[in-house]
Amino acid sequence: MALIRNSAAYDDQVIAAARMVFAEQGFAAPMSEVARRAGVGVASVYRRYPSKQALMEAVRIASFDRIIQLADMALATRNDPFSALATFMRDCLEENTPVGTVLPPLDEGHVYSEEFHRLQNKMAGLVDRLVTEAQDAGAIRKDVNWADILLLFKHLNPNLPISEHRRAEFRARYVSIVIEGLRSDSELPAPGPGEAEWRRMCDNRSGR
Amino acid sequence: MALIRNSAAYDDQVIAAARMVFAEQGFAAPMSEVARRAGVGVASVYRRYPSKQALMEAVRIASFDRIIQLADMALATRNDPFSALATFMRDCLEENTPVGTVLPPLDEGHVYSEEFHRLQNKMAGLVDRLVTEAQDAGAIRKDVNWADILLLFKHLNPNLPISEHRRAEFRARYVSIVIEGLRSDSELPAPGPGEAEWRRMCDNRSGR
DNA sequence: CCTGAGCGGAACGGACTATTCCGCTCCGCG
DNA sequence: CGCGGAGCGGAATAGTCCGTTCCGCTCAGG
Repeated sequence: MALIRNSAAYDDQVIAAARMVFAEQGFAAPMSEVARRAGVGVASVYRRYPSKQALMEAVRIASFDRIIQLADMALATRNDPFSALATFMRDCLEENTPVGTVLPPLDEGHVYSEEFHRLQNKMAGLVDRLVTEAQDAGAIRKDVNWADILLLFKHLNPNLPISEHRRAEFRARYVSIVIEGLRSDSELPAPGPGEAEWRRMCDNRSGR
Repeated sequence: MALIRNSAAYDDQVIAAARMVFAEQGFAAPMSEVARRAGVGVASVYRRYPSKQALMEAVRIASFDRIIQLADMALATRNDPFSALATFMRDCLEENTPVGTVLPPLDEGHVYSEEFHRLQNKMAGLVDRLVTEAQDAGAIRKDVNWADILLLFKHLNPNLPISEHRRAEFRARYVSIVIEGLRSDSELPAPGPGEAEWRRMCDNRSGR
């Protein structure tokens, strides 16, 4: 309810709301929902971002930013390269916000900003470092790369309608990874879903 | 183009098309697209399935059927329980059709048929057997269950907008599994995505 | 050559949403 | 203490999209 009136704080509020909404419902979510979540009127969103496309790009940029932050943090823990990577992955997936890679591309005609590409590259570079260092330490298999990691997010993270070329092909890789992961005897962080849990998700009245 | 005229073959054709279309685009895909893919008119789809809901339930049932088939096949290979499970998982994820569990629930009010529940239970039972046997053989970690496997499909498989309660919580489990999978040194089945590949997927003009 | 069952696709009606417009609120200044 | 206008929320607009229905055509069977 606090009126913010012409403040830059509006930006953060709107972007944060947009990240949440888009993460949950995909880019198809209506602007009005973003506005509602941000606690502002639709017009205020438009006042700052001239179109939905613009807002979506801003959200993607914010996501890149966040991933870069997380990668930096993970890299900063100068001990075990494997746990650095693991931490990074866990952190990313824990955010209930779409990390950049997870988002579907914008409309065909859209031209991304400089900023967008700069951050995208920076992000890729950092993830590459995390992966490479873990590989050099002999901690993880050599046949995955940074793009794999980012794509894995896409698969593990939310639920956006993404339908890209050759997805099936890559999926084969990830299934293998998952299957190998099933062999480990390390303990899992949360109790698994029960029958009832699953039924609720599959059958009816899922979480909305 | 072959005219089928009043034949039951229509059913298979329509269901197959619907499975493909819904797998690729989610339940939001228009009926006209299903019809087009099936090579028939919209009216013909409606002639057989009185509403979109009905078609969607039929598709789900067909998916359960298929999963059951695959589980049966995997179970039939009477050797290694681990590779039975692995085979099953690979098989399921290879289908470019939504396996039943992957599909989002139908509209709140929908009442599922007997058939639906019967097959759903049968499927769960089989997957449980696959998992349990692999666990008894000491091949995979004890702290996963059949629901985990089915949920994993949901995450690894296509792209439908699903937004269920507590998904984040379970995701933590799957991230751990994936991370453990990364440690293995077994070879991956396909070459990973390259920079260009990833950029295409993330930036623009993805696969449609 | 009829005839009607069965079919494809155009057309209808409704729902939904990006974007714009407008009257109201409240801050800051005189 | 009163006025002016910047800034805001939400109603209204204009267009798109899709489920479902309707209709005229086709062709197998007699």
